[in-house]
Amino acid sequence: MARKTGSHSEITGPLVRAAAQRLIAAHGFAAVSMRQIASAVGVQAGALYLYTPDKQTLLFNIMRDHLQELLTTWADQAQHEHPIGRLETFCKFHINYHIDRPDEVFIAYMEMRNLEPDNFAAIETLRHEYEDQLETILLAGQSSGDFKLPDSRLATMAIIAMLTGVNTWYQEDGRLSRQRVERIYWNMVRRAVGA
Amino acid sequence: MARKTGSHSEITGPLVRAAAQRLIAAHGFAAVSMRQIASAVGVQAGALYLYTPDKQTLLFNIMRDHLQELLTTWADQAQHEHPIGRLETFCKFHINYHIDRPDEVFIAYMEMRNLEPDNFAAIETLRHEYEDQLETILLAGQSSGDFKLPDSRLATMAIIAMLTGVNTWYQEDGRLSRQRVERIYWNMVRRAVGA
DNA sequence: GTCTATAATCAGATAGAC
DNA sequence: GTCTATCTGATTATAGAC
Repeated sequence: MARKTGSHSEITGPLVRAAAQRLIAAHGFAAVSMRQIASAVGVQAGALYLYTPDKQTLLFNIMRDHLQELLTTWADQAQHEHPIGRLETFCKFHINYHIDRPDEVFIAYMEMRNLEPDNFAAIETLRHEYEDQLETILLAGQSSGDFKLPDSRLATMAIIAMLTGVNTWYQEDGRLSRQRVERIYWNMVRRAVGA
Repeated sequence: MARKTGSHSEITGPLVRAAAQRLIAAHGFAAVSMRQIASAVGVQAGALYLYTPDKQTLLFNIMRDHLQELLTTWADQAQHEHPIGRLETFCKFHINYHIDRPDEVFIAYMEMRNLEPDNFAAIETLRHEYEDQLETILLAGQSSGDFKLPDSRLATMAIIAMLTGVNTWYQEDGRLSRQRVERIYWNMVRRAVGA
């Protein structure tokens, strides 16, 4: 193999991230070696260290960036005034956002245990912030009388688990269209919260 | 350390399984070494190979036994005649069974990707059998007019995801009692299926 | 049944050539 | 910016002593 020359940092950097995301989602962080990532990018293992100080930071950045983008994207969409409308928007947003980013979502859920303590705490805080977005909606609906829920925190966890589960079975060209999936999930959530 | 003598196969075998379960649930299959498992049991790494032909089989047996016991335990409880009663029994069974076996459940969901192809297929079949147990209930309730669901397969996946999610937050001495958790989840499921 | 020792391989990360 | 070469240490699994 001929040696590569010239500057590619603006190309290779994103490629490293993309390859790491794909491989870690498929095989797990601990099961993927730096050599595998390098091979997928088309460079040698040593070259990866130009783009990340170490393997742990690579994982942490993938998870942090995913959750931060999730939060900012939701912040842009959370405009509805009424609890029912806001809950519907949240359901459809959550489903679409997760369907579109299966690898990031999978990693953010599955690789918590491979984070070092400080990184773990930071990611847990971001995830908690997102859960609070839904709980705030449920509490507002409770106050307004739109929802009937004995425990808003349990309902928050139940709804997020239900919606995120879409990634375990949904396929883009499958039996159900994206719009149909959105609508069915929303109907189940709507009924579950007593709206 | 003095060398151990005498026969302990009936003691050590289950200890190996138990240690492997605990460690794999905590750190992930790929991240746990045979030496760590051996150390947790109190033997040397080489001795583990008296109880498993290799690391892969150890994982497979943990997952297979968990799912087989899940299926047989449910088969013993599935007595209710009416769809609503059967669904209630299923919800409470699923929640309790999962709360009681967090490690096995976690491994069965998270370590699919570390199974070799044949083992993966076998575990997937068992998981599918369990999902079919719930779908059968939903289809019966649909036919009898007790449930109103646009898609029974989606509802099956949604309900299982929602109920299994209890393991991500439930704590035995937490704010909510087990009976209360069972009842709240059942109420959300009952409303979600339109009963 | 368990140990020690070892084979063969692979890991993450770094140094220095180009 | 990337490569090659290398360091250091860990990995699964086996062989043979006891």
